Amino acid sequence: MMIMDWGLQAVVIGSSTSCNDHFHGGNNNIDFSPNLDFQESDHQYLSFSHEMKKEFFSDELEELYKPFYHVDGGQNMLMGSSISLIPKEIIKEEKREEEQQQVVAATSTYVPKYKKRKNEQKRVVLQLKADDLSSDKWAWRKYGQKPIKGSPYPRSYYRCSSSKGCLARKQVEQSCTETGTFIVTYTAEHNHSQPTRRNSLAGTIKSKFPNSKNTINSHKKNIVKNEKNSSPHGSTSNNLGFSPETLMIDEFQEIEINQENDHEEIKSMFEGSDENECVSIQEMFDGDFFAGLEDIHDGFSSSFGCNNSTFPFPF
DNA sequence: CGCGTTTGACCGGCGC
DNA sequence: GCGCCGGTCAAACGCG
Repeated sequence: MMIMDWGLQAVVIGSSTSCNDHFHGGNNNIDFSPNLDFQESDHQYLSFSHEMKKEFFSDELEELYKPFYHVDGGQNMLMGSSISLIPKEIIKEEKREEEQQQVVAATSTYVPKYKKRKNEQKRVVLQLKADDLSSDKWAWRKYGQKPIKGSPYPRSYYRCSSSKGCLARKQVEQSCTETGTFIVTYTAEHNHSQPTRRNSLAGTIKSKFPNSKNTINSHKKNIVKNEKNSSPHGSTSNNLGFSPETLMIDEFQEIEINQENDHEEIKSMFEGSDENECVSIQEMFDGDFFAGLEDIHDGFSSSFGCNNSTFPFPF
């Protein structure tokens, strides 16, 4: 079976429009459906149709990423999107990570203060549309954000907030070529069952809109700072000026422009999200929300801001 | 008070 | 050995 050639440490990307410049800078999906016109290329993503996924994804692979997707009524989240496989070079690296991880696990139970760095963590990489991010039912707490070299967008770091001892981590960054597409990397597995509800609304970003000018000015300052020093060394500060809230603003600006305040249209974007887990649509249309947007016309193409408990885009 | 984000500082892997 | 860079820590602060 073809899937075996890719290795079990396959990286699964969920998006019908897969593209990941971090890996190859290409946007050359090969759609397997409906005529199975398969061309293998190390530099192309291989994208499966729904039917093909069922056929090609082995139980083992499914088992691998099972901890990361939401199972709802027997249908998993990923099956809702098309799934792509990352080229062989990446798989090799992931496999090496897995091997090293196994070695570590077999030889030591010591848990250092700083977790093992590169090449020692099992990883699953997904590429998701913004609305797919809302399907993540785990509770995540953001613990850092860093600009990444070569990418205009910062990467946000999340850890599982449901269980103290849970080592599950999640990194989210926006695809630099596809607006609204996010590269989500899951590291380690949850050591507990999925929470029935996510955490409270405390610390939501909603309140951070009121003084949007300040926010933007701050971002501009950061951009200048970043231009002066293109190597934002050693800081999780958002030197590129893309804070979570600005992305959220950006996204809604787009909606506003395209849909002319068509509330129904926007509402539909959030269908399927747990209504308890995101800020209500009505809340979004309250004065504060769009009042904040009016001040913002700088063309930041940016990253998503989210507290999982309050907004459907966990970034 | 608990839980969230933000962000500067720090750690350590890795390439040269 | 050095510096770059990704990942994490933790203090400060906000919100419900």
